[in-house]
Amino acid sequence: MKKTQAESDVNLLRALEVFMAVADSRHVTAAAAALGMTQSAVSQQLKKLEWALDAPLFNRARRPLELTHAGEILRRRAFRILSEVEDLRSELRHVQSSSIPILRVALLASVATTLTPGLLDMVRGGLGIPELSLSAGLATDHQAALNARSIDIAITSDPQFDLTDYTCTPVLEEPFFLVLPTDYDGPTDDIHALSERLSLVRFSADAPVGRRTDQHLQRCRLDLPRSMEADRASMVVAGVITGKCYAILTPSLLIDAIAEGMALRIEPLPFAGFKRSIVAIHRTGELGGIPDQVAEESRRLLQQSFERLLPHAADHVIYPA
Amino acid sequence: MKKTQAESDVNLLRALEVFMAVADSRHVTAAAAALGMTQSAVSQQLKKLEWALDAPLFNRARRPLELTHAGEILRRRAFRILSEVEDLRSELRHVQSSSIPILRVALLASVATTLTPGLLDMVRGGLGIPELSLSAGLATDHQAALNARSIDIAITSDPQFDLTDYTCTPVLEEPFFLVLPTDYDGPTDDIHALSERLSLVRFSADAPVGRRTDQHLQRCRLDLPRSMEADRASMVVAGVITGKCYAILTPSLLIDAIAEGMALRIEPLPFAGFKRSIVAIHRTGELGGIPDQVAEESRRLLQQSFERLLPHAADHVIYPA
DNA sequence: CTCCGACAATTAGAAAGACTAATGAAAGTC
DNA sequence: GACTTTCATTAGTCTTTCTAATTGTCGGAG
Repeated sequence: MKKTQAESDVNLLRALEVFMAVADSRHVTAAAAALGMTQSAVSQQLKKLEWALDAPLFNRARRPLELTHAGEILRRRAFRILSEVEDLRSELRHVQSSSIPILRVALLASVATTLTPGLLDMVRGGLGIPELSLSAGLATDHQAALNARSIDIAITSDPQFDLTDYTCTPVLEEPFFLVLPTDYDGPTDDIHALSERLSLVRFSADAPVGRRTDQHLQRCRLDLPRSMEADRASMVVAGVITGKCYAILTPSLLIDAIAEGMALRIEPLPFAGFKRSIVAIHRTGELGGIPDQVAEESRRLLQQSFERLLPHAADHVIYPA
Repeated sequence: MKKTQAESDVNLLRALEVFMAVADSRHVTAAAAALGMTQSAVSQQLKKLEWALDAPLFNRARRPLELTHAGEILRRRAFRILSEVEDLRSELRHVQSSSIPILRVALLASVATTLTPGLLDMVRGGLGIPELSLSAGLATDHQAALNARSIDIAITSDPQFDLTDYTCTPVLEEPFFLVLPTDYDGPTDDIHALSERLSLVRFSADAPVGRRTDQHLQRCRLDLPRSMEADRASMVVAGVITGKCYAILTPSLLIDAIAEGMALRIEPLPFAGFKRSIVAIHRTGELGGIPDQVAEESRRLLQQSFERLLPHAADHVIYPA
């Protein structure tokens, strides 16, 4: 067989990897260094690719290398192709060892950082599972992930979905608090009076907590002036830090956002009983005792963090048996 | 450079083409005929692919060849990959001011917390815009949000999408660093030696940074042992804090994750030039000078944070004019 | 059960590809 | 216009991938 068909005579994947490195850095030499190969090899790969595609990819006449139109197109497509390949590799890594050598846990964004070191220690130490995959995310995503079997356990909040086939272990219940700048010296027992002086930083309605808060305020017929909305706790708290805003948050949202020495005051809400629960969910009957251990360890880690960082608020959190 | 590159060097695309032919006909010989090559070559490609993926693809014990579980998975993914490549070929063939009531800004998750107070101050003070909507999120979501006009400006990273109709202002360029526990006393200039002592905490491939890192390691033919993956920086860093892991992160990812006094060491990567850029994107011609001001303020805020929290690493960040 | 035919795995050697090192030719800098 | 930086080119080495020929194995017919 002669095999004159020169087009396929190029390792396209390798060529695309090299091309992307060059497109990223806009320098052949820099790309070569990043790839751990010589400038010559990169140059040759580029040339071969251009020849195979029959189109120039860079404008060599300018020194910070410039992508041509064809180059731009290739860049977008190459990214997708390499992503697909990456997905393939990752899926096969997880499949090829299908006997739970990896435990996949989705965490409510607000507790993710707090729980990570403890869970990693537990999984590698006590449970002897070699690999752990943690993902943060909104509570709404957790349902889909559980259904798609792309996670094994979800530590999440107020599941609004069908729990048939799933087991739900309570972790804790926490009330919402008023979060104020320390230098605020007005009333804290009347939210309207408070609103005269500060404006509310809200969670946007994309996040389930934001939605819950909005609905609660609505139920209470509170139409508060708004100045800013954000979709993560640290941003909401950052708004309060400016001194001109206040927020409504729970302890777990707070510990995700605050650092030692932040100028914050935490007060009870003027309206009582507004709280949320955190639970651990897993497919019933799978994984043996692991989910319960994870839930219990999560509870312990959170309780510990609350007492250290939020001594006042910690008392109001409820831990089920 | 010694480069033990014999390991993962398979022409994956070719291997997938061959694999698909065999999967279609369920016969090695028939596939070979269809591909215009010898049965031997096909057989060798298959063997190599199975070895590279570390999973059997066919059940050889039955004569009309039968796909294994891994084989079924590969078949689906391979189809998508080859389709993407086909699309690439086909496409390339054809080649030869302040009167806004609310400003909506999407921020790369890693810089969201850092930028929030400064942007809020700027918008309410200097620009006189009454309301600000901030959202964090993955870089991939920003494109959709811009297209859907649900945000006005995106502070994001390495946009892989079509920038026609959009203006892209560079904010900064930051290299990736090695992040280690302080008590690690082994070598930091050889990633393989390092991998003997610590295991890599990765960003999962859901996050664009994770994808970028994975692809870079792949490009360099580095197949590092993995112990944990997570999808936000604070969780990755929390893994390093346990003392048994290391990570590969940029300054902006770090400042999102670290707190004062964390036991971390930050060292340059053994391979040079792996970095990412942060840019501000907005629809061309809209919003007047606001996007540039936002970009500039973002650059200033980030630079300030880097110098305060990461004095070592800060020098390596590049701020375009 | 055994033998046979069809098919797949192996081996060795040739052709092609991918890399390094060294050199030559531009572009950008002063 | 000389100097520096950066990319292209060339030659040579090593690796990969192919063909050709051979050996090994599955599965059905007698």
